[in-house]
Amino acid sequence: MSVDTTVVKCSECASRNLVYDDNRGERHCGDCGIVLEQDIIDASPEWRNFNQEGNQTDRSRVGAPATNLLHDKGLMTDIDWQDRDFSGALIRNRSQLYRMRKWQRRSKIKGSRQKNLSTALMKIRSLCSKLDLSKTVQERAADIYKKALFADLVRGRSIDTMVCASIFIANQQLQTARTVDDIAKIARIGPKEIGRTYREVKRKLGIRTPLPTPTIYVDRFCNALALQTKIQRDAYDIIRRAEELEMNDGKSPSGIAAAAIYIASQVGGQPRTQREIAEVSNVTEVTIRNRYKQLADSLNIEVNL
DNA sequence: AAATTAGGTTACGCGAC
DNA sequence: GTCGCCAAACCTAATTT
Repeated sequence: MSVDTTVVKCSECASRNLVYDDNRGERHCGDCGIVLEQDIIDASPEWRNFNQEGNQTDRSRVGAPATNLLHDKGLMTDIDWQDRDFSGALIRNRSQLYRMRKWQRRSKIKGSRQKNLSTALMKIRSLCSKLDLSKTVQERAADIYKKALFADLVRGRSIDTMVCASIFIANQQLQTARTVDDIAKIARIGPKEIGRTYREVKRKLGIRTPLPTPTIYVDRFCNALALQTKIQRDAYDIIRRAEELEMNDGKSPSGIAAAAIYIASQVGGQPRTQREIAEVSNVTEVTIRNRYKQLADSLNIEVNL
């Protein structure tokens, strides 16, 4: 396995301050936080296996993959309370067994952290599935929660709030276009509290996230509006041209995305009303109007109604 | 459905309280 | 933890085209 070392500077901000994270197997920019390389660690199946049947088509490794979503990464084996081995015979060296249990206790229930972690991970799993978020996002959220927990940031805060904050930050990093409100609504937690918490976590842990761009919303909105991929491409194009003219700074990315989709849908012969787009994008019709007028104006696009 | 208008509300980081 | 800072961007709501 070889590590690709061709990437030497950030594609976004041209910084050379690249950070290699061994745990995640990825390289990201130390300045803007964008992930440049992923899956550097090779988790693919072994080239061949060595079982008795000589089965050469099954190249899988043994056992479930290691995951952040279980508090012991799914790799821990329990030691039974009985002083017997698997066949039921008494084990003679009881003191040794005692020592083994002691170590297991220490590693498993260190204070209350592991317990806290396992309940938090359950909540992350259930919330993420309700939010239609991929395994990748779940793993990242779990990772962030764990770091926050060991940095003592959960003390005096509810697990739920911290879970939401972790999920939101994971979203930002992986550009999955969910808002604090989306999460707050499903978790039934105040959005302000989540906002306050996720900001503190980011600051204390030194987590940086890529700047949000309108493009990350296009996919989701177009799907929700049942628009053809041609319309979607047109919307991307409009956003790209707007970015070249530096028109997007300070505006809400979802508003730009909504406006671009509106224009593309009208011009492309698959019209959607401002009302419909406002619905799926969580942006008002007024904002869509303002944005789309400005966009159509600057880009010389005719939108006839 | 879309446009217009007017007026109230938010988000941001940071320091002071 | 909250307040205040501030302007622009955003929102709500009513009304008109």
